[in-house]
Amino acid sequence: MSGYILVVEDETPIREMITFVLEQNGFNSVEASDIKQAMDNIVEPYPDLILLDWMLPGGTGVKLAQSLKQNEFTRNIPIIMLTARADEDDKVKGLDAGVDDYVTKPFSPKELIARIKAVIRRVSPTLLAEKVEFHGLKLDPVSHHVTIHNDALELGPTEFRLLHFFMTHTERVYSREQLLDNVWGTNVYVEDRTVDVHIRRLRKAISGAGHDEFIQTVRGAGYRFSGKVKKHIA
Amino acid sequence: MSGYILVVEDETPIREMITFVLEQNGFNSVEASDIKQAMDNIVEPYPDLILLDWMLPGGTGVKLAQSLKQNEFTRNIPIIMLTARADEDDKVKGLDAGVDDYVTKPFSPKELIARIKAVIRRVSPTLLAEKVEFHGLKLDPVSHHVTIHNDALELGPTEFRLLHFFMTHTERVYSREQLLDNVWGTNVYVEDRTVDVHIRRLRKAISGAGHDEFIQTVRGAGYRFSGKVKKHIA
DNA sequence: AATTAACGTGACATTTTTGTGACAAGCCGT
DNA sequence: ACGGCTTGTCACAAAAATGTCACGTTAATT
Repeated sequence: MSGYILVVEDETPIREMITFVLEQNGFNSVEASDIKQAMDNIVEPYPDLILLDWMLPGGTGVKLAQSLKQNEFTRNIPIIMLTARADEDDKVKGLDAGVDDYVTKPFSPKELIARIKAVIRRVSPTLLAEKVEFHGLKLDPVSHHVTIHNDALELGPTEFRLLHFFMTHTERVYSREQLLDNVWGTNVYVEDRTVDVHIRRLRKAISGAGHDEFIQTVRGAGYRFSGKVKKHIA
Repeated sequence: MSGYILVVEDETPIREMITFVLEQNGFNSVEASDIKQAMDNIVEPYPDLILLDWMLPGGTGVKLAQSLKQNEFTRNIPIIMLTARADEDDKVKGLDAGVDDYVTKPFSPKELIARIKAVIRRVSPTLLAEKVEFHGLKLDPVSHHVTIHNDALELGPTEFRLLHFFMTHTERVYSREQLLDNVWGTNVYVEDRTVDVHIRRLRKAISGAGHDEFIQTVRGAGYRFSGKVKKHIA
């Protein structure tokens, strides 16, 4: 996984245990022991997920959750609350705050990982780095291998991300700006036409040995990734 | 024995007594007085066995045992719990966590050594004979011998650990930070570029006699250890 | 058919990333 | 303390990636 998980927990041993478990399961993590540290870390690049302790010194975790969920830029970050006990009231409040799930302490590492994966799967499946296949084109986010009919493709980082995005978002037109947002990232000052060039490079790489055209140009709209184009005879 | 036993015990006199006993019986040992120190030491090279105190400050030993037993990389490390008294509940919990045996304090050195040997004897078949082989490359963690097609390789300790990690984690891209975490250990202040240099040294050693390239550079992502890359001719 | 706008494409300078040799500090056994 | 070995870091070289431009092509529109 390319991003990271923010762990907000004031009890050091628990926090370190959590991060340990996360690291061992292939997640990157950043620690925060209080609200301030947490907020300091909720900046770009935003975490993919936040593990948030219910009881935090200097303010409850729920408040933080609420404020995050009400902010335009952070509301899409999934939050899992860590509650000290199975308090039904707390759970309800937590859910009201818009958190995605909660885990009651003590919890087993297995359970924690399971919950995390469940939430991520629900929110942005592509983060879990599963292999993607589409019409003989294979992309493995883990090994960074891309093959077409068992021929390896050589792609630069940006082309790789672009292809990854397309393969997980097929049969749909994306404008150049949408592609810039999704592949380059938000808040980048790049010319629209730059997309064209990378589309070109990706096409070249894919159909270098004379393969199908996966990327279609939709005039005036953008580009679409799809298997085969039916030619329409006007 | 080539490896070592990790002793996790907060009471210094007892801990030192244990390590003394261990040394007297030919075991190497590493001490940890709390969970954090313990985790710092549960990195490669992994201990051959862990003596884990039941009662630890800042978190119970059982939690650590659980997390270790549920983690892919550490679950095979045998654990012997040290319980302060013969508490049946504790024993059950400890066994539930997957620990291999437990010794109730106070115990005689003779008893401790006996238990340790018993556990190692029981688990050692998989532990001591953990040779790794990959495409003609052979690595023996016990003898620290590395050969490629029966040609011996000369590796420094770090290169050896790096290669060991790669050979047990193939076909996957690891960032420089991940490699530092896994090979150098967590919480080390080492430059990212240091990885490059060691990659370079490892490559030099492996393909010194003109062998295949095992380590691939994945630009913008890190390094990958894999058998063979099919080059695509654009 | 002419015109215009949108897209394709090759080239290029710049920036970013990685390879590589050298070097000094630390460690270890002698 | 002395030499050999390992290791982390640096500086520079090399390579790759990236964004932009200029110009050629194509497609829609008049």
